[in-house]
Amino acid sequence: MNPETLITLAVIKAIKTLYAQDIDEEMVKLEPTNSDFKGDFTLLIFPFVKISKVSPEDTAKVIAQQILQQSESIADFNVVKGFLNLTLKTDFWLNYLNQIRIENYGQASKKPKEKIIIEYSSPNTNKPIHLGHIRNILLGYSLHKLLTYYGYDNVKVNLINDRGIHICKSMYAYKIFGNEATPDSTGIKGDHFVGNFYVKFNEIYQEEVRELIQKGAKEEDAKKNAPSILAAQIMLQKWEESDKDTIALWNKLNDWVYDGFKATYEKLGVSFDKYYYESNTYLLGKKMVEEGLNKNIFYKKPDKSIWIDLTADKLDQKLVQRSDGTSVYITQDLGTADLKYQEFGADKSIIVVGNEQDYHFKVLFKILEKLERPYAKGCYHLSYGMVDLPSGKMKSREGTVVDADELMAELIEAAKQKTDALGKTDGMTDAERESLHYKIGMAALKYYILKVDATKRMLFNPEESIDLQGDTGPFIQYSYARIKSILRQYNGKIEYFDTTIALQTTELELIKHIAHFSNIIQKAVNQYSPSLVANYAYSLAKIFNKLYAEVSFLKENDTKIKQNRITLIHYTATLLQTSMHILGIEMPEKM
RNA sequence: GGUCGCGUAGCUCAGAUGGAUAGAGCAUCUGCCUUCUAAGCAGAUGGUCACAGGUUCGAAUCCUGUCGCGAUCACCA
Repeated sequence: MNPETLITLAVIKAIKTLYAQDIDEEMVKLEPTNSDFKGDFTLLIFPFVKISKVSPEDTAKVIAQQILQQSESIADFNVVKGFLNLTLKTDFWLNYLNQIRIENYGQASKKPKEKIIIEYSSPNTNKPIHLGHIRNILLGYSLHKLLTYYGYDNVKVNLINDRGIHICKSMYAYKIFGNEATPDSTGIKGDHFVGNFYVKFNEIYQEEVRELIQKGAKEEDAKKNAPSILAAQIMLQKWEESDKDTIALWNKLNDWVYDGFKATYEKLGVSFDKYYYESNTYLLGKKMVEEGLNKNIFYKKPDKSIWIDLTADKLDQKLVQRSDGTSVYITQDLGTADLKYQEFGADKSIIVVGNEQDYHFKVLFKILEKLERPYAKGCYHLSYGMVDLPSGKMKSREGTVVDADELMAELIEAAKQKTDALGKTDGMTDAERESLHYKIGMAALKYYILKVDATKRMLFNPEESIDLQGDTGPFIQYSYARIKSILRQYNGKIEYFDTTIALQTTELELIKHIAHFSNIIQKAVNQYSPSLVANYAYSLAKIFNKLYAEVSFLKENDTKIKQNRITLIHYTATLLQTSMHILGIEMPEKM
């Protein structure tokens, strides 16, 4: 039984014995005792004062004595104001850790029945992946790892936005300036290759707009009538008409982009079980629009555009299909939602998208509800905050985005510089060295991003992200490597804890923190929050390092103490490994 | 303007369902390597939790208002 449950039950029983009252579990407010006070858990007494009708202090004392009589696991207590601090016996903690299996500690005791689908990354095919996408990708992947660890069946999917005016812009620019060049012929990674043409398009487009304005056109008209944008629009029409050459060009460019994305995903260490393409889902979306029209959920305006009125739900009127019959963003999302459900029948559908689209998803889910989709209630928008740079907001138009491939390369290079400078890689083979640099660089990046609460806007400071000290991924890796080094040199077996041994303060602190892990996992799962796991790993590593400075492991003469310490750090290493694995971070055995 | 979100140390962030004297890291300063990995440890400095009210035994946390910042309100995605 875990300590919280043990105490909670003891309190309920004590109240029953003392006051003949059955109380709800909710009333037992238990929290870890503040480090300034003696004790493991603190029971808040205020809720019981009404029952006892005496002062909080007296109530606490009476309850404490009753608990002490009932339970063999409680060693001691003290009362401060309305707080009852309870101390558990050390052998309780050691027995508890002996009972759990650390390799799967925190997992659901019964496999959850719910099936979950996670949609993340979901890029446009006109430009390479950048820092903002990285947050999305790391969150989605980590969520998958977290839910999988806990026991959920889940699938991860990527919805590629492969159609629309944006890709036509790249296609047009390629047609004009491409000269049959290819990523292979130029040595440029596919997504960057196509992205360059998108940039090129915008350059000539801006140029044309300037010229038109100089010739006296209004800005608005100039933007509409620039030759290049008109050409791109014609391409889009041709695409919708399935024009053979246009489709061929579209396929060619998209394939290059997919090659590029694939390389970036691999470097990031993430994967997908299934890809969806909006070019396949938008037609299904249009069918749903028809359905909604028939059911009078949508209505048609005289210009033939189709809308839904959500003002009764405190939202606006929303366009779901253009007057020319083509689909918009939300049309495609409707189709994708149906398709995902048809294929996976998931109870819960999590969509990882930035919070600038909060409104879009409110509308989307509301429409699904109105269309009486059985899965509507299970839809969840995991909304994360923007990533800012010290220079301000990232803007692709102003070229201030941080490219994912470049960023990873820089961080790995920085890891290499620092690691080699410390002489950590002496005696390693080139392959080992390279692997270590990669692991450290990626840990720095992933941890830096995932440690921040996903819902909050965050600042990405490139200089800070390559730090290897303090609250960083490499610090946790280092702590792990330290433990692994000891365990390699220890030639005995890792047994169980000897429960007869007295413990040092920091040892007990570490034990309590290990026991706390299952609560963290539970909470992280409930809140879809990998950052909780990241923060846990950091605090665990910190306590270990404190212990490392205080006591010896291999040099301890008392075999029982030594056995307990070795077992303890073995548990610690396992949880560090598990936590970081959930974040998608690899751990080096040496560093 | 309407709607949604945010505001905690110089900077970046933690602060479960309200709880004790609000915590870390970075930066600055002081110590600690002949001993299991110093990418470490110990310590110091640093706070009107944006502001003002309210709710109550108790508020960074809940409510109201004010100020500041951001997002969104497209026949873009």
